[in-house]
Amino acid sequence: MDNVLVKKLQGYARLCEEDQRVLNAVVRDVRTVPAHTDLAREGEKSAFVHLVLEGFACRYKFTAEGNRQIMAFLVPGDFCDLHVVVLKQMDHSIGTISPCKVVDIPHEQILALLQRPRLSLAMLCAALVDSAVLREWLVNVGQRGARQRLGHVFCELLLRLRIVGLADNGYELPLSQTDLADTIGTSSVHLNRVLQELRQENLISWKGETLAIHDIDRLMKLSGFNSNYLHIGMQGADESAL
Amino acid sequence: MDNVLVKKLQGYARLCEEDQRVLNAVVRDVRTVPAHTDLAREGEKSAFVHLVLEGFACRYKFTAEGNRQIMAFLVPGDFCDLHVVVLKQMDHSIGTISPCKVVDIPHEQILALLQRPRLSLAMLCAALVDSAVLREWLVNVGQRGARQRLGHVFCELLLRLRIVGLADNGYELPLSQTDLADTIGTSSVHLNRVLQELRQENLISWKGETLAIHDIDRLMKLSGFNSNYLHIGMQGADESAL
DNA sequence: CGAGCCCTTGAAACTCGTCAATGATCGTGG
DNA sequence: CCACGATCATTGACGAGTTTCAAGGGCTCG
Repeated sequence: MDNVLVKKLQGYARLCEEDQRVLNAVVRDVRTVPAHTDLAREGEKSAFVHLVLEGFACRYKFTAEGNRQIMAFLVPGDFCDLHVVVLKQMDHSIGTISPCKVVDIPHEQILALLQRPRLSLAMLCAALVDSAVLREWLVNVGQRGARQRLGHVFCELLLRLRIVGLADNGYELPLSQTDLADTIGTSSVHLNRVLQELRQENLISWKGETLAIHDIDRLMKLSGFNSNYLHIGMQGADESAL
Repeated sequence: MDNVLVKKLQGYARLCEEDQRVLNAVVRDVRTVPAHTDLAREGEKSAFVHLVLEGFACRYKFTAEGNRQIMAFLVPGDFCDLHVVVLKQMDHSIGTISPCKVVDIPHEQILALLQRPRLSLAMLCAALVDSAVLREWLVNVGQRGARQRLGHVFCELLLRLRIVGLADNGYELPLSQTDLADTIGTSSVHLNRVLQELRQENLISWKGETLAIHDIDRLMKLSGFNSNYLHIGMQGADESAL
């Protein structure tokens, strides 16, 4: 039974058995973290890289006025803060949204992973895709209306969660409406109204923590969603690179 | 006389003489590119990594509705598309804004640079800072009003251009108002009005291509600017890392 | 049963976008 | 040398999208 990390990284490079064994070894001391708990805080430097195995976490930052922007969702299989290996301090915070299972990985272990060419390539790809996602979010918030923005987020999560086997035509979305509002940069009041529009048009339903997408094609078209930025299914590209 | 690349990377790691020599060797065949010319296009895969030596370029993307979002400014010393070494295709485009001097660097030469530990560390840092900038832009567009957003961009460019010796209390800003509008996600009409407010409050002046910032402290405070995300002056952090 | 959190709704105010028109500047060709 | 077109900056008026304030209802959990 492969863990989500293996599942995800295999999308970027052909991992050999030993690569997979090493990855599975990293996922030993799993820790359960309650919802709404910080894994890393702006200004600090963590001794560990955090990996999410279950649940939703996020990258976020508060403005001087006290408004929160969520800058990334961290779903099972995602490294939260690979950059702490190199940078002196965090420039943003990372916190859980739902209860999570996470692994704290010491720097040396990360460096060991990077010694293996295929793993290194896969992790680099994953990091580059994270950047690509971030760019798309900027486009989303900068150029699209609230309806489109919301739909876009739903589409992206669907594809990302499918990669790790956590979605079919819907998925568990353990967010509050306020979380979503802070993601797409609207007030929670407005988010609520937009959400109801999507529901009434029979595009989605969202009860409890379960999101169902009824017409993904229409939702994608409506929100201007193009999946190319996720670089899905292009096996690591240049394997000669590293 | 050091080139801008050396100047920038020295901010991230102590480069030895040989490192600098290698970098200077990379900056050989400088090419002059007119304004408004694409260096790389969404969907393609370039054989070269592009480095800006003079002028302004940008990362951008069009939405399905034909709106443009600028996702990054590429100023002298910036690599445009290091990721093409690894990923199969571009998920966004890169184009010049003003006339530029750029270098086309073949993949092998990039890989050669990465063989040198200090250079590798410095380039990694630069890439991580690029991501940090991107995150801050998302916060900017998602959470701040147009005044703040505009001020924030002006502040950031001031600090970034100072690193490569191209700014004191102002700098050459060869952008159209439309470019700026596409950066902060407003209409050009609205941008124009906000710009005039900043001028009337004696915060800035901008004639021709020269931007002067009259009161950087007040501008930073007004726009909620905190420079920590630029990671300036923290010499590469963990030099043991790589 | 009460406290707290989240979702929902309404009304009023405001930021910002769109449309449209007028100037200003600049390079090009007649 | 001037006329022309093109690009960019500016302005006004109007409307749409969004925020804010305020209040009420439902749910969970101790």
